[in-house]
Amino acid sequence: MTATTGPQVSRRERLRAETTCEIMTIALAQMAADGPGAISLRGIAREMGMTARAIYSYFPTRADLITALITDVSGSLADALETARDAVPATDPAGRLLAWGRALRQWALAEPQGFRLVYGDPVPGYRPPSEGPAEQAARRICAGLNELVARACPTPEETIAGVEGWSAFPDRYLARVRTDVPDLSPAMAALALRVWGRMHGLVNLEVHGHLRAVFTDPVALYDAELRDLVRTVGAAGAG
Amino acid sequence: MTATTGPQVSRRERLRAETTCEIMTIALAQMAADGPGAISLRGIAREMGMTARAIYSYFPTRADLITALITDVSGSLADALETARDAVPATDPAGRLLAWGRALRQWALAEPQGFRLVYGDPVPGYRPPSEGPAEQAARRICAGLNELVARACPTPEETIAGVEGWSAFPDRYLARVRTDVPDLSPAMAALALRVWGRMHGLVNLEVHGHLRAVFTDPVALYDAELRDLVRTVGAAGAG
DNA sequence: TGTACATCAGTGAACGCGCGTTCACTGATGTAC
DNA sequence: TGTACATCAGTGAACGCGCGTTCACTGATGTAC
Repeated sequence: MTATTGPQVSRRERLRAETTCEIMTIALAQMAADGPGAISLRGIAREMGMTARAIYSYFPTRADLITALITDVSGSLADALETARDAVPATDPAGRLLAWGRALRQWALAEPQGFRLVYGDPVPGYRPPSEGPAEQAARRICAGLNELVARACPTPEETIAGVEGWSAFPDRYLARVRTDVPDLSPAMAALALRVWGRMHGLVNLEVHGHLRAVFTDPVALYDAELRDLVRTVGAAGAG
Repeated sequence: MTATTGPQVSRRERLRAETTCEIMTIALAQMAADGPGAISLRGIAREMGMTARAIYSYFPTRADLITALITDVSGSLADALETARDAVPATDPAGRLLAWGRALRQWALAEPQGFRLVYGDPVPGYRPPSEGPAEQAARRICAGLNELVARACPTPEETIAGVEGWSAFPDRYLARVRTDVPDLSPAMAALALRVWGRMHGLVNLEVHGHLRAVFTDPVALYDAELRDLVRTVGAAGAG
């Protein structure tokens, strides 16, 4: 949980930021324990040894707390992915894609509550403010993956079965994608979605505990999948 | 929602079965509308024009209702998958795997509430009775996929990267798998998990609405993924 | 350095709500003679 | 065919609970002179 503080912080400001941060951390823990619906201002206050009323000087409403949570969490995911990618030199695009995929799983397992918040069922009784607080981070993640896939693919112009052109993409998404990764072809964008799906599938199963009962070494499974995935991307257009 | 009725049904028994069925249907609709935590006996009663008390002659407790829901829903998924598979002759194992995968997506989109109930976040405040009500159906689904993958793979004995033997599988799962599909190799079992993950990934993203904003033709995307998946299975051991 | 005032984090009681569950009951439907 | 009784679906009021949110407040921390 990151607490944004300016350079000149007074004692009061620092305490305030710490308390804000503690509220958000406890909220995430509540979600981890009993699902997204279990986030409760009264419960947070109880855990902090405060009155429920006190929370209202930090977040005017339950919905505002959840908005802040989603924004913070998806930002941290985007950061983690970009950091992992940039740790591998740009001259090794396949390695960058691998690193990105591994970072996705690691982040999801380290913060399963966060993963659920971003990709799972919506929080009951919560409607995000128009456009959604996670839009910016989602865009970063999406653009990042699109670019990685495009770089890792040797023949990015060719057509992939089922996707003949940009017509299969909604206008809003199309405009965004072209801004972020100008030289992306439709086939590559579609391939990126499939790559996303493959990573998401195993990670999601593992986060929800469906893999644990069935396989003791999910790292190996996921890594085998990632390697096959990178191979698929490397061969795209030829298949 | 299936209502199990014997051959000799009295008027009373029939009405009872219908009411039971209506309760479960409304519960699923509640879940679809506001998440799994929104299943509420009072809400169901309200919708049916009954007193909340009346529900208690059908389900002794909220938890029993949810158990019934999960059992019913996962059974219907297993049925759908097996029916789709058996519509393709056993002489075409790749075709059977394709049909199974398509049926998974179709079922999930037809009953997104059910998909979430089985594979998504657990219902808050609900702990399944030991062993879990969906165990039997999960076993059917798992065995079905294992067998399909084994049949569709030309060299089922070979080793797949990262999985050297049965040691990576928990004992309980191992025993079950060997009962259901005796001639399955560890490599095939691991491959089946990866296949499951690939199908699950795109389906899950679509069910949660992450694909809709981004791609107008999810059928084509999923089908391309399935075809590549079948190709991967067909080439397993060689890679 | 000391005093007067403003800021503001947190208190504690109360509101109206929907929930699961329990109580003692009513009245219609079916069954036995 | 008619009567007496058993079954049982559903009523309606009440319980205790936790929730988000609002009210009028207190008392400690910081600031200006």
